[in-house]
Amino acid sequence: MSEPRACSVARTLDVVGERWSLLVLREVFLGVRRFDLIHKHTGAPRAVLTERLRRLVDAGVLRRGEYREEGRRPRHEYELTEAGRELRPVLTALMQWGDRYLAGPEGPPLQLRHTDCGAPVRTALICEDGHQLPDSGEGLRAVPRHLASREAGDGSAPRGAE
Amino acid sequence: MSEPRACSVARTLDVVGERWSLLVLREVFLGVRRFDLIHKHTGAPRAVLTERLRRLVDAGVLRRGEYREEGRRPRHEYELTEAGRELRPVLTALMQWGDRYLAGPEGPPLQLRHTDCGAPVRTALICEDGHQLPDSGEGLRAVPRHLASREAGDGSAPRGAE
DNA sequence: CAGTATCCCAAGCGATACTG
DNA sequence: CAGTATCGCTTGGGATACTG
Repeated sequence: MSEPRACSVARTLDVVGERWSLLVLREVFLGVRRFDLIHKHTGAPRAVLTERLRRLVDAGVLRRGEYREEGRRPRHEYELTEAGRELRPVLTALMQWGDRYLAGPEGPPLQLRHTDCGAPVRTALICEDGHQLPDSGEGLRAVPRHLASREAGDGSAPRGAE
Repeated sequence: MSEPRACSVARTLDVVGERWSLLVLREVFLGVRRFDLIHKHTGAPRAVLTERLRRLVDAGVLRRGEYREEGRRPRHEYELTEAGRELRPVLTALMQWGDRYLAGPEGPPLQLRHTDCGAPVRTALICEDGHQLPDSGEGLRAVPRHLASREAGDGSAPRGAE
């Protein structure tokens, strides 16, 4: 019955493939770590937010921390695990596309800068030999695993771009 | 009442923020352009697939083509527009994360290669001065637009990573 | 092929209210 | 604060069947 393609994209989407999950991560990347603030900044319904946070914690993307300041009630916060931090390119790629195709006349609401040099940062496709590819993915080719050991130039493999 | 944050991530998710939208795009990037095959490879319900294709066309990400081979019934196909092709980094970033954190023991189902040199391709964060940042986004800082003209080093701006 | 139509159930949304 | 609970409504999901 030709079940759906086995694919890392689909598996990743099982974890972060819903609107609120990604927006929650955006907030955490921006330094917002607490329930109420995430709720306010994303607009996610509280019940759904609870659900999503639980899922992200279960998936190992977020960790639930608890801390108490002197004499205060204990508080919770959500922080990124290493796996969570590695989702950064997903967020920057989404943001970059929105900046380019959906920004209003005032331009992008947020800019990413390299702390060291202050220059704008963007997502790029690079190959291990150091070549940079265009964002459109021209020159990119997808090879099924069982053929992956072959060298370049096999015209019968599915191509990544026309 | 503190409406949700204005953000390009959210705007992009209005277009491609649902599971099936991204999986449709994965297929088109892999060269699958027809309704039934996309249906089979993604597993999306036909009605939902119709809906998503319409939305992607409306958003200018896909274009609906029609062509007829000699003496055959006309066929439809979906192809990427320029805006659609520019979503490639989003897909590669999702795939890359899944390859790393969710691949089974057999490894990633699909590998991306540079056509010219055969080397594996990946998503990276780079700054305009040519520095490459770690995927975790360390050294990355998000600056609100109204402050974006300032130079680096303003500690009061929200930081991109702890 | 490329969709529409239908059915039924699960999940999401938005608002609001309550609890430790 | 950080959630749970509840409610009414809309949308999505999966299956299956039909049409030009």
